[in-house]
Amino acid sequence: MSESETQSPDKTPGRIRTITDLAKVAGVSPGTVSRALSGNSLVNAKTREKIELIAREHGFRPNQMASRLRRQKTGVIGVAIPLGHDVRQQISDTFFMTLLGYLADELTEKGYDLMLRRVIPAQDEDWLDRFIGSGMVDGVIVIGQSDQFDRIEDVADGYLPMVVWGNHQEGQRHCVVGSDNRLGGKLAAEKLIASGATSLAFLGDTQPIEFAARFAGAREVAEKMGVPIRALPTHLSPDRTSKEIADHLIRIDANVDGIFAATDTVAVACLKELRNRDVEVPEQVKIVGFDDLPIANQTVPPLTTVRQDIAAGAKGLVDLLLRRLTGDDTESLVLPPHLIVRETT
Amino acid sequence: MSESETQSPDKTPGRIRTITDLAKVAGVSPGTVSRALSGNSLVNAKTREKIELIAREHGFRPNQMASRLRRQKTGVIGVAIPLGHDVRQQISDTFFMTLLGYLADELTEKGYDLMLRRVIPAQDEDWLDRFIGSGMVDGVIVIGQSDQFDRIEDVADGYLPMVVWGNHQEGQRHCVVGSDNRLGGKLAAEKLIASGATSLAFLGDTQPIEFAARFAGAREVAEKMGVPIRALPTHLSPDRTSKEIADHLIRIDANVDGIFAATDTVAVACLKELRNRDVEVPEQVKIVGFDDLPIANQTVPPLTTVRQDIAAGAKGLVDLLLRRLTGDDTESLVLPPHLIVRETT
DNA sequence: TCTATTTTTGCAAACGATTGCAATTTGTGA
DNA sequence: TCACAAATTGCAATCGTTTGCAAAAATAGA
Repeated sequence: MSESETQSPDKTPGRIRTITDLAKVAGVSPGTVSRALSGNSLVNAKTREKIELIAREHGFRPNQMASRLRRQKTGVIGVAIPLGHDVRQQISDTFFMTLLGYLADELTEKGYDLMLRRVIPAQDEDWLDRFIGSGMVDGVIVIGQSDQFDRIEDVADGYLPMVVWGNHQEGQRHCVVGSDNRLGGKLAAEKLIASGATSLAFLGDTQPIEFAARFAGAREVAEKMGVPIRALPTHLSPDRTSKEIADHLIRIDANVDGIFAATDTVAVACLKELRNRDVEVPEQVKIVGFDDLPIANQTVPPLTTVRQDIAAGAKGLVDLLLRRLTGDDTESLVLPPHLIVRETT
Repeated sequence: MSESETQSPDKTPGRIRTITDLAKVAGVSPGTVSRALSGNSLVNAKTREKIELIAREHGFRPNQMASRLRRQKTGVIGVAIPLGHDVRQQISDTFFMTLLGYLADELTEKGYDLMLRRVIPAQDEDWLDRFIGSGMVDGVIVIGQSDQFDRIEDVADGYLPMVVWGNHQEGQRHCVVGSDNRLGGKLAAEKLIASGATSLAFLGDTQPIEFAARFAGAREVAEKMGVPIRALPTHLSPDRTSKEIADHLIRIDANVDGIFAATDTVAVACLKELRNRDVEVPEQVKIVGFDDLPIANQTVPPLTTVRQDIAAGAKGLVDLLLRRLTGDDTESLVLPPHLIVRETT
């Protein structure tokens, strides 16, 4: 053996480390052991029992690396979170994290493992190709398009098993699951206006297409109803949000009586700033958020918001991906958001 | 070839799929290609350039499965989140999710991938052995001991590369990183009493050892100061918390003027219930939370709380794990929490 | 008892990359 | 120009499991 000294230090003679070791102990061939442990039916019941017993006694489990190399599939789904402009945003973003939790549940249930990778596209040109080409994953779920829409489109043509959480654009080529942000925006604006608001503002970053769509929906309704609306750019990183909102509020003062926040997080910060300035909600200013995070129900007053069904989203992502894994070229899935009326409107 | 029909359908002749394909195109041996791509110095600069060029042109990346099998290491760290009693809790638990985010950052930076697995110990006896023995990970980080303390202890003896986020017990055998919960509890109680509270209550589940330690710390201080303290068991799943807290508040009524909440999430829910009952905070009742989540700064009034340094925790977990990967039997790391005084005390 | 089947097993070739050693090429100095 | 050292490259074994095919064993049928 040419690399004998590289060998693992743990060479306890009794130790069963490979399927061949086990085969020797059981007095059969490695092939038989493999078949027995993989639940394959081509093996005598008694032989299987014996093998399983030995495996259990020695706590043996077949090496997954080897298995996966041979079978040419990994049983792992890669989940990528691209951190676009606002690097610090998503890390604490409850929405994404909750989605991730549900994804983990769904995938586990279907027998897949989840490999998480956070990428900073600005520092890593071909993060997506790298992830896909690594041979470590059977398929990829991308959480959030961020500012990577085009790169994702490029990849989508040549790589089927990929599904993306995000906004759906007419004619796009990659398969996406996400809420109908435009509709959500409409619902929000309609509610604000119906509650008596006469001048609206959208609080949030309109760069990411999800948010852009929310704003677009709201604007459509506002224009139809003859109500003015403006966008007030606001970052979503917790440390900057508050100050930016405060500045906005000072500037707009009493000119706005209906606020549509891009996310609940922004809405909560806004609520607080309004209270600091002794503005009554909803009497003087009405607010609608987006997401319906748990916190939305804990604010004072409780927040009216547009709910995204996160669990359904996760399920959709996984279902579509699994179908794509079998070769289906699936359509995108757009989920309807729902208005949850509480007490800020 | 015995399994020629099993071969990948994508057998475009020009396609470079393996290191051998690339070797053929470049007119060298596979070994040389491997060395060139792995940045190994034993290869002529010109040859390397040529190989790298071809690789780039064809978007070729070495198969990780094969590489890792051969090198006997995976470059993947497993992160397990055991979901104990309160299954639905952690999924949305901002604290754990934020920790996960930081972990992903730290690991990525050190060149490791992160494999996430959520386990329900009640349904899966030997989840930890399975994870470790899968051959898919070089090491394991367990987020939260939940009710699995003993199982983790069992495994720790035979498996070095494991680090756990949680509470440190005198004499335990597994390596843990976590806040000094007892000290945190003391800080909270001291602050409540210093602010004038004369009768304390701990709101939270005292089963998990982290929370038990927080309560124990608070009780130690309370007893020393001659202030009564009681524990009011409260679940941490968002849907149940509110109602349980409401019930508690009705029961204790005016008998308690200082509340120590097991987490900020509970504190926020509590704040809201108090407001519903028109109890003034901090005038009538003082509150201290735990964690210092972003939300703590957004409540009305802003929440006084005990901060856990999540980023430092993640860094500690990764650093210790990497040292263990090299064979070090590292000590546990206990981080000091800090009292953040805002306006609820 | 002796074929003809059906079940079980063993054999050995993959999967694709890495790496010690040996062979080859290149470069150096006399 | 030649001997010798250094730098490159090729060869082939190896990581541990899976699986098509063939051989062996068990069972059935006559």
